[in-house]
Amino acid sequence: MSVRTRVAPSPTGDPHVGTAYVALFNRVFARSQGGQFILRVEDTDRQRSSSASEAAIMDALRWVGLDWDEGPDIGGTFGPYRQSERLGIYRDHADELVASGGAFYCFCSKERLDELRRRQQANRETPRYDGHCRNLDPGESRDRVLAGETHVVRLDVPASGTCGFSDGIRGAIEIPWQQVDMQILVKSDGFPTYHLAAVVDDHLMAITHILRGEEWLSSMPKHRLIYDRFGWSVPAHYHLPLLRNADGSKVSKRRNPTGLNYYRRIGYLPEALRNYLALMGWSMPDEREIFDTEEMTAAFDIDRLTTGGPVFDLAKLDWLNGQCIRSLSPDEFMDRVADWAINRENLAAVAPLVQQRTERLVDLLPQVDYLLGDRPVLDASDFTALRLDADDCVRVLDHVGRRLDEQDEWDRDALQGAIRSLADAVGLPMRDFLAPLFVAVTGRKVALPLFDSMAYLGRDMVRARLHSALSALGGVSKKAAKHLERAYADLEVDQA
RNA sequence: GUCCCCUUCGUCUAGUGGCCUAGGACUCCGGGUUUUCAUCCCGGCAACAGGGGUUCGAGUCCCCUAGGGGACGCCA
Repeated sequence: MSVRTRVAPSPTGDPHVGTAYVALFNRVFARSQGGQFILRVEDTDRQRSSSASEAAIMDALRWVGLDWDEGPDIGGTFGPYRQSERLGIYRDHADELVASGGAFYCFCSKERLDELRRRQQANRETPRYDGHCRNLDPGESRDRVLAGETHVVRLDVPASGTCGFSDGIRGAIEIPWQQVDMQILVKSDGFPTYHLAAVVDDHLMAITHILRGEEWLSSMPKHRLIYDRFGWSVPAHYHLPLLRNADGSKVSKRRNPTGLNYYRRIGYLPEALRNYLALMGWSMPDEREIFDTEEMTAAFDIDRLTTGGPVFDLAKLDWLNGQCIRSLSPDEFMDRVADWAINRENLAAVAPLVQQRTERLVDLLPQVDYLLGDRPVLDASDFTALRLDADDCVRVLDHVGRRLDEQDEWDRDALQGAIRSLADAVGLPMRDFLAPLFVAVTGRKVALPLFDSMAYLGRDMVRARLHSALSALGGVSKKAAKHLERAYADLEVDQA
């Protein structure tokens, strides 16, 4: 049987380095075995999924050089590859599970569930569904569902004993069933949750090896149960260590640039990024550290995966990237530079702004350098001439960051609207409110229009610049951050 | 809080009982090449979390402790 692996991102945000990391190992492993690597889009969260995000993720993955053999855009024999197009499949499987007693209908209200959770937490128990609807008469439950009553489908979980399973990296693991919740498999909107959809799809798509993040380790018992209930064989599982921030926590956008587009914009080469990611939890048998993905594939040994969570630290990536750039031929180097930013497509975004401000073509460069460069180097004095004091600058930058994280659309007008409503809520005139933001984003007192600049720079870069401006202002302590978070939550921002 | 996972230089790692007075890489520091800078070269600092076992012998196996992380959502 041919080895088949997959990466299954959820299109709910910007392309993430973690996705590229997992995709790399899945792809390399599949290729090393002569198998296939599949892209599956897990868009079962109706509220948060967007086709824009899906497109951005596919684009970014292709940029890193991690393309797929089957996927929503190119099809394949196991399609469709977008979970929202497979709803009937999940429904049928859920029905089968209910019919065989492996799952049950649940009619509990959100209120009851909240209350239950509160009580369990107060008693220092692991929050877990209490089985209320599990004891309902199956016939009666079916009638209620048929009558159109709102319901979910829950997985029936053994009351005692332990679930044993094996992880390819860590070996045998046992988790008591008591710790496992009666997971919702089908939500009240009829969409499946990850647990049902992933297992069903992995089986139907003939996935043989699942390499995924360690965060899934504790839901393994649920997945095991579903495989067993269907009588399916369980694919080999390898839980990859989680990429970490410098403080050891799971890598997050607040502390690190986690967006692939940041790396793309800054001028990291895809091959350098792949090389770096390959070093996170894996090593070449001969300990070589500079290698391309073909060499990695040729030498790949899945048993060389390690267990500790590697810190995603950019110093080594920078060095690796330098090595890659210097090893390019002069022609290749020129091509890369042209592809990077000084190309027609990028120029198209700024040219209209710049043209009006240009008398001689040389004037162009100083006008756009801050758009092309990394974060501007700032210190506290850059903010002193403003009408707001340092504390207010911090407040503005912090709140803008939070507001922007909630912002889906990323064009000039949308950004302007979002920030105007924020300024109104804070009660500051736009003029004053914008000043620190202008400095943070552009690094200057004079630059191209702010919202155009932000639109061009993109979410990841703007976030990075806000973050570094905050550091320049002395940083935000944990306590201050909490305070700011509360202050922000208390604001009544007009969401229009 | 409960459960699970993890723990070698600051960071990424090698190490699968003797080849380890623990090796490599990045960072940092020092020196050299370069009329500058960068590259490049040479050198240096720096770790087996702690405690018990098992063994002739433990970074490597077992146990305990500590620390870190993850999960505990009608998110994935």
